[in-house]
Amino acid sequence: MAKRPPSIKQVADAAGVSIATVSNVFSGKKAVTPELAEHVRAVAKKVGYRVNRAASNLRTGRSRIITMLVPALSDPFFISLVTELERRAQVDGYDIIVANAQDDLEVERRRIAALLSWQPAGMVIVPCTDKMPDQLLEVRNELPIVVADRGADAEGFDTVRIDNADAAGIAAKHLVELGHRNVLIVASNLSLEPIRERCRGARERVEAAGGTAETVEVGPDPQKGAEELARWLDRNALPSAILGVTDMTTLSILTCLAERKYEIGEDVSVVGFDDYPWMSARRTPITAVQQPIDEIAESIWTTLKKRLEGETGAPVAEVLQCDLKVRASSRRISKSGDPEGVTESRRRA
Amino acid sequence: MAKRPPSIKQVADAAGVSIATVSNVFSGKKAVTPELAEHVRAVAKKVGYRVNRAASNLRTGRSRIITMLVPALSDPFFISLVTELERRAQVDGYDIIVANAQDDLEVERRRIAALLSWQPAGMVIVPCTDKMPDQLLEVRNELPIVVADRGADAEGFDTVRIDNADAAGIAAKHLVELGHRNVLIVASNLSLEPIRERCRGARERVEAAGGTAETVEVGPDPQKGAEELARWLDRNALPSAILGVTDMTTLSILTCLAERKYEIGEDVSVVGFDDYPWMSARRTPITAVQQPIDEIAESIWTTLKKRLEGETGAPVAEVLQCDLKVRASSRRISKSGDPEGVTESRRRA
DNA sequence: TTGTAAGCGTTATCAA
DNA sequence: TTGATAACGCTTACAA
Repeated sequence: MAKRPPSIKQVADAAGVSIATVSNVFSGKKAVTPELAEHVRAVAKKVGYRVNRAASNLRTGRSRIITMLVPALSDPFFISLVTELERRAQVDGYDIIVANAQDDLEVERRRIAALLSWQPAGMVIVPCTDKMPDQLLEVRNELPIVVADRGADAEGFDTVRIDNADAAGIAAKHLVELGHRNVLIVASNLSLEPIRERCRGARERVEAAGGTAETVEVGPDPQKGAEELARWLDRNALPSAILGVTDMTTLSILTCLAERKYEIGEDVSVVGFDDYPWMSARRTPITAVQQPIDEIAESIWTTLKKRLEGETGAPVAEVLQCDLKVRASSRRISKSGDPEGVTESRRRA
Repeated sequence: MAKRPPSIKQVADAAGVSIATVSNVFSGKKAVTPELAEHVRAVAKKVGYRVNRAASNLRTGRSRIITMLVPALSDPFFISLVTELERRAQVDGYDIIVANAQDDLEVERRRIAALLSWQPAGMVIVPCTDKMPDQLLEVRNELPIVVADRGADAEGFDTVRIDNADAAGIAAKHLVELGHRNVLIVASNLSLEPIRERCRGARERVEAAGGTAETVEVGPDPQKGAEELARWLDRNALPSAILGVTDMTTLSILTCLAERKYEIGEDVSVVGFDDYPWMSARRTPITAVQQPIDEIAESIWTTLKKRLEGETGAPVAEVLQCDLKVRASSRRISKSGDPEGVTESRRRA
């Protein structure tokens, strides 16, 4: 079981060529006579040869590895990001190694150390907090790093994020247009700048229309969030609309309202964040802010790729716009029960 | 940017010791005087040294890498599996590299080749189809492999799966007990043996009670699945109960029923597969078969670990039992609208 | 306890 | 076009 797999040398011996030739056949860096190459390939296949990346990486000093660190793998948004990024990286011949910081600064620190020891060609990180981990400040000129989704503190790094204030703002504008003046904003974690921005963007829209918007912080876990929200509702009157500013808080809202048997769209309008199949798999599908995951992944990858190809220059700070997908969960305050523009989607510049 | 990071040699020089000492400090394999070790560590930190795994792996011929291949990262079930497995592996000092076969045999083949080139210590695979990939047959005595969730063809490999016929059987039994005799079984992909087993298990239960159970195959995509199911419903009368045998088909069912404005639990009872937060975040929470993800991950990991530690012996074929989480979506056929045992959970042996 | 040196599998240089 | 050889950073006998 511990036996080493066949090496380039075994192939060379069995094929009666030098190891250099075998290497050239597999790396394709130097021309090899087609028949010889074919012969080598056949022999390699027979002995079960596979190139050893550890050895290649060591020799070249380069690896085609991109490491990625996300705060939580339980969050579908990050999963989508990983999936989309992996697909693009693969096309360009890179492999992605993902680590999970479990929303914990100490785990984050350890995982970064582990990821760096892969000698990755580049790194994509969604930090746990607003603060960039120190380790990354130290390696920032050893390898390209793209900070995604967050990064209030990522001065000098390439960043890709959405226009958070605007994203929640369009949701709030939609509610205001439907006549809502009393909106509850449900946030996961207010210590994160993007979340604060979303809350601010929404609140300002509501207040600009003469309404009131309160914010409640319920944490990232859907079940606990539902309980927290329930406690808030115990102490306060039901608002006419509730806005969740993350996918997980949207779930918290739905869980809580379901337990209380409220009729969504009827008793209270709901707007969620991120758009997943389960949001529309209901009698009253949920109006939601859609993050352009594809664009986000594309932007991260092209940014990283440019740096991998040696492009220097000032850090880029990409900011992407979100859409609102209007469905039946948000209705005119009149409570006529008449759904408005059920499948209309607002495309933004 | 292409500069090599500091090596063990730079640390040795800067600290005035030999490279062997530096190595021993970091590997901890051989004792080093505490003060010296501390000094080396300090110097290493100052020069920004990180151990190069490529070099270690090459030298030792061992890597603490477990590679994992799943058919789709869009499926929450596999995500949960990855997450749980990663946590356990990490505790034992292993890193997990995940690849996505995108439900495509050709991609699967390529990804396996890529994964093997990491020279992993072990491998966990959920094959795309019932057939074990040839490459794995070839390397089966080079490294331990655990086949998870599927593996009808995995003769001679360690396998971990659930009792599929029973899992769907308990769901069907529950429906039968509620008086349902006309059940529609919604399957993703009948070319997979575990799915066929689930259908069989459910069908047999219904038929044993003198009922009829038809099966419809709708594919793994929730949206397309909903459309496929809609076509079936166009041609057939609404059954009294619908059973989804995967998480994705459950979503298809809910999407389709929502579009037709059916009242779940009222017009038709629904039992889903796998248990996710969105299943209970609704007015009528969904009764569902719960796969014991924790036990599955635990079983995979302990099986793999034993092999990593050199344990030989006959392949193990672990089969785990599922629970049924009864909620309001499944009701007595009388249509009294009276929910039964809303939060009762049946624990199985 | 610490140091010296060989070698892991690969790529890159240089010579044939 | 092909081959011999050195070197990448690390671990591990073995020597000091």
